[in-house]
Amino acid sequence: MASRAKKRDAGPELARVLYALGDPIRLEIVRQLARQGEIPCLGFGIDMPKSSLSHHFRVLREAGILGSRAEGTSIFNFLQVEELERRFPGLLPGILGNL
Amino acid sequence: MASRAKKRDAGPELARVLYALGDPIRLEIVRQLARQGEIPCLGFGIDMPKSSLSHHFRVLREAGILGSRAEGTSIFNFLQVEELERRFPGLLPGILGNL
DNA sequence: TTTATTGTTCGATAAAACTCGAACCATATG
DNA sequence: CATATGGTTCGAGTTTTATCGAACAATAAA
Repeated sequence: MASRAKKRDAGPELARVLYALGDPIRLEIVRQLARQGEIPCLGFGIDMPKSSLSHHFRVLREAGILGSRAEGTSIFNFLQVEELERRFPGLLPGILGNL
Repeated sequence: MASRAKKRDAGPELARVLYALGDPIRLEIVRQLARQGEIPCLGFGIDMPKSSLSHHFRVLREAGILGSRAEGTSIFNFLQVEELERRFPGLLPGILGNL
């Protein structure tokens, strides 16, 4: 076996992404980002303490769904569209199409 | 408000489906069903007690992802492809394509 | 420098989910 | 009838997650 060392068990990685998206609040975050581009953490209009929001952003970032960019005192979040499309082709469109 | 009473918040329903799929074991179940059609509960080769397996099947069924058909003493599971496609167009293909 | 604004991180607590054995229920088969 | 097969359900124990307040850090503005 020569030309195969990658293509490993894709299950866990995909499961992690789906798990991260399997929450109404996090799905709402993704929904707004898909429509409005970049949004700072406290700009989603979600009524919830900062620490709770921060938790959800972390889950989404660690799953590779969100990226963030610091500007001033704000942290702008954005969907990592290209990277996700590369990792899981067709997945994101299939989800965003139902938001 | 006349012509709108449905089309409610699609978030929770979608989140439930994604949550159900956000687990390696359940994703493996879906993967096998996508390839082999109908499989009885104990036919997935997953090393786990029946009660634990039953739990995962319940999660998948209650999310509307799996259907089941009793035959003899067995219960055959299958993906509810059409129903899922109707509820969330393009979602299932986007996921199965990465399994 | 002081004061806001925008977050993160750290416990602690509460709620959910996973796992497992045991009991149970059909449907078969001997 | 007795026994095996294939699953579900229940209850308990364990592990994860979610939520929140409090403390902290960095940048901006007064």
